[in-house]
Amino acid sequence: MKLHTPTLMDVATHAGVSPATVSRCLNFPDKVTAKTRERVMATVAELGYAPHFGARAMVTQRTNTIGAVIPTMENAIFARGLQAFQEELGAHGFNLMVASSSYQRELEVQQVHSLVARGADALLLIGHIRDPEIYPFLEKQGVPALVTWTFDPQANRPSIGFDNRTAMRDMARKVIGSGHRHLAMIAAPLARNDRAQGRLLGLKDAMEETGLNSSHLHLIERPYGIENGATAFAELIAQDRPPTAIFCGNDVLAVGALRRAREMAVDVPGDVSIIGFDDIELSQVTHPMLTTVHVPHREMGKQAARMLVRHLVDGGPLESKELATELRLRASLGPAKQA
Amino acid sequence: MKLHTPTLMDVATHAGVSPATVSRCLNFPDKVTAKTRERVMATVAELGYAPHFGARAMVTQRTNTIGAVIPTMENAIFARGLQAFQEELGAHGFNLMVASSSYQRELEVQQVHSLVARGADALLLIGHIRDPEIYPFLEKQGVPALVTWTFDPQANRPSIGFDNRTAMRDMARKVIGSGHRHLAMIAAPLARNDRAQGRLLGLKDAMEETGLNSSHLHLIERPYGIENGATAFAELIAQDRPPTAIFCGNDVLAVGALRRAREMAVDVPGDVSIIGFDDIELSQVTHPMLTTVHVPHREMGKQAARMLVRHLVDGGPLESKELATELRLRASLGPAKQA
DNA sequence: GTCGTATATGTAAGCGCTTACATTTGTATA
DNA sequence: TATACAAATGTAAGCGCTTACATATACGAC
Repeated sequence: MKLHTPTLMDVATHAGVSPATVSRCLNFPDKVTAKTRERVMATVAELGYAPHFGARAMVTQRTNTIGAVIPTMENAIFARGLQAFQEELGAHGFNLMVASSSYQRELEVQQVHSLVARGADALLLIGHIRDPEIYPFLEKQGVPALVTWTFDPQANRPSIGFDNRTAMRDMARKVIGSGHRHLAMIAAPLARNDRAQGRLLGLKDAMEETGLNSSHLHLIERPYGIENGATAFAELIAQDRPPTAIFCGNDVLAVGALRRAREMAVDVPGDVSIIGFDDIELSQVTHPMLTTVHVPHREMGKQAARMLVRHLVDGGPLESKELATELRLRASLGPAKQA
Repeated sequence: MKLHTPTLMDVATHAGVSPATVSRCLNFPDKVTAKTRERVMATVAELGYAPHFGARAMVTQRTNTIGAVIPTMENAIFARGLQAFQEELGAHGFNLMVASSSYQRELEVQQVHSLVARGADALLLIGHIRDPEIYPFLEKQGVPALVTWTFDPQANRPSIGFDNRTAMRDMARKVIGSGHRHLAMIAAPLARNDRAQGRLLGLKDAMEETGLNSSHLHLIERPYGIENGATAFAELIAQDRPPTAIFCGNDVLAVGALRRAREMAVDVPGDVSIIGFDDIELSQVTHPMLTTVHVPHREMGKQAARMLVRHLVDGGPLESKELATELRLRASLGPAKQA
């Protein structure tokens, strides 16, 4: 089935030069006469030769491949960040290997091992919370890792991202400032998810600041998904004293809430305001448009790639960097309904 | 910086056995006494040893890595298909390398070379149309490729997907059956995109079948993006004799059209029906909900992974397979307005 | 105990490449 | 034209692993 794949040796023989010369043509073209180079390159093309990756990796101790373990590509925000990450890597001659953990701790450990075993030169990880075993492993393997999607001033590992907590706090201040006192939150599952936790804490921060008792916050945890946002909304609104503002852990949950509101003929923002987080495209096609926190996904991916590449190529530092978020105040947020 | 990464030899010395024994512990555990195995495995853990990928790849001529070149991850449909693809690969011990071509022919060539150079054992490609140079190259390299996202009965390369043309034809029959005679299409750019072309052809097929002159179809080409759908819609509706039904090359364009319709107070489906393609989540949160063609993205990714793995592991065949699409008739489609 | 066999372990070659070093070729200078 | 030096090319070692083959050990039957 698999024919003999051409090797560097084949090219050398064919072109009548030594293997070293072929190697030089490929890696340091100017260290070789134009004439030989042309002859060799022609042979390369003719034979359809491509250097054997493993062999090269073995001798250079480099794969020029970077791994990323993300929860899931199905969430547009990860997909978009990853796309930017890949584009930037590609521009610098690096490749991207992707694995997804489906938010499962054990699976993430497995994927990290797998990517390292596949020769990833470095890793991109999402959030700070994970099986602690991972870090010493990476250290022993000499594989640097960069955390993203979050920026935690407390964390001692380099991360590039935004501060989920203060971002949500700022949004909550705005909402409370519009007169809202009965608040609820539909959060993503909080366990082992520092982004989700940060968003909740930010909301509570703002409540406490303004004299609201944060333990009165009605909290519902639901996995990512439009349908889950819808059912959570229905639960909240069915209460005796429904909230006047519902914060959602992400836009997808918010959009679900919005849809159910329409289905139940609950007026947004007249009866209840709905607030998302992420600012994915979705949030601008709903009616009313969704108030949300804009997160610089692409910028995050791009900068993460840059820092990692610079680190691998020039030994540049891997240092934490905070990116700004912005409030996008749209029609789904209005003043609180008078009780 | 990079400390000495432990090698198999280190483990062997440390555990007081030969390198071959360590290798066997890792690859054929039952070929080794329980006692030795434990000792070796303990050393592996202690040293944080992981087999060197390149070395293994060199001797086995396998990387257990599969590459995928997709237009962009930012489109939810590719992200979703890819997620399923990756999950299935992972379940069989394979890894996924991703590269995106941004719909650019040259970039795709480059990415294919890059992935092959990185040791991809096989490739997943989107659609049939690409630089023809790619195929002989893959052949010489002995790298099998599977095309997906389309199923073309005419094509001579294995593909797993759906028939864009007949899917759109079926949808168009339905729409025409509702009395629509003035049709328009907002298509994705057609050049070098067989999916987009197929969808257009399917629409024309249905028109011809029913006695409509397909050259009367008002066609606008626009790149993927909500905003582009919106502006295209505005153009169409501003005409003297606006269409009563607008087909869109994908849901994203359709959603943009839908948004602009609301902004312009054009009633959907009262004044104009809007039809999408893909059935991404988006299409169920708009108001009115979007009529669209449901495409089995996840199934496609999953089956592609299976076929590829089976091919690599057991030498199974790489054969074309057609997956079914379904019409999802929702509120954005209504009977034609009487002129 | 001895032998034969099965099972466990060790030895060494070689996968395709890069690169330090050795050698050849080319070029400028005297 | 001879010489010195630079540039181009060749030679060979070795990266870390797997695996065919060689050797050592265990065990049961005689």
